[in-house]
Amino acid sequence: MERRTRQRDAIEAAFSKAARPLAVQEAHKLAAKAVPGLGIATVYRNINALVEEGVLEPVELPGESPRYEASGLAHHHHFRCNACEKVFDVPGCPGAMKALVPRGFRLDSHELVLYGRCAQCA
Amino acid sequence: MERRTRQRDAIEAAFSKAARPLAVQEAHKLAAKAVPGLGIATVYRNINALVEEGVLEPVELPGESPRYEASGLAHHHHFRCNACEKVFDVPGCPGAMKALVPRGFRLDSHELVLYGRCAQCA
DNA sequence: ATAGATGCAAAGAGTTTGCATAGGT
DNA sequence: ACCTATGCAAACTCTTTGCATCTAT
Repeated sequence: MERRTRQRDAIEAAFSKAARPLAVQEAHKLAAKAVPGLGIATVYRNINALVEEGVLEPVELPGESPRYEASGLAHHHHFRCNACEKVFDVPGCPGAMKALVPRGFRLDSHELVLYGRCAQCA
Repeated sequence: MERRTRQRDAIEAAFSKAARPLAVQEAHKLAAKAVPGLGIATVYRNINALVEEGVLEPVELPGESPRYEASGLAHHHHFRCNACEKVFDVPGCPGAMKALVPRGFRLDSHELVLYGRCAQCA
């Protein structure tokens, strides 16, 4: 079974406090404040374990390494700030995807990413 | 200045004939039919050169290595078949993106990816 | 003949894995 | 005391780069 370690707690806490998708490096940096010397491999292992357990979900953006956020959130999309490179959740969906699909194709899901400036950087 | 080599011609031809975004490996496989022994490094170098020249544009999908397609196409999005993993262009756009953007954020652009089965795999 | 392009192999960058040890239970 | 989780370093994968050779001009 899993053990409560300082490292694991710090990594989980980083995601809870951030309340937005975090990249592995971001999580490492945040968690290392609580646990100096925290190894990057430990962050990878714990994130992968948390994804296995269904606690976290990967958030993949085009051309970037994956970020992770709490799983089970309602259908939503993501906004990436082109200045600070942070990613934020965006509730809602434009819908009307089916109209775009070519004849004979079957639509199962979709991903939408918005790009611009966040409130702090605008 | 650039030279016309068999390799470069074969790589350009692969993109022209495909008429859809190709991954580096796909382009290599296709071009190698015309030029056996074609090195993967040559494919990378030529694709990067073609992007520099503005002939090709990268098409990045979440969590995948980049594909490339002819540049200068009208605003469109992409459909990825979950079975054969090919990517197709999809004309049109649902619009209504601005309604999703949080207050204070500035929207500059967006990317939409549809997932499902293509006509051949459906 | 000259200089850019190619192919191979080595170098990088990011992620994963093996192993001895630290540390939860 | 046991046995999982950690940290380090080596292994992997994908892409880029160095270098000798080839080849288009």
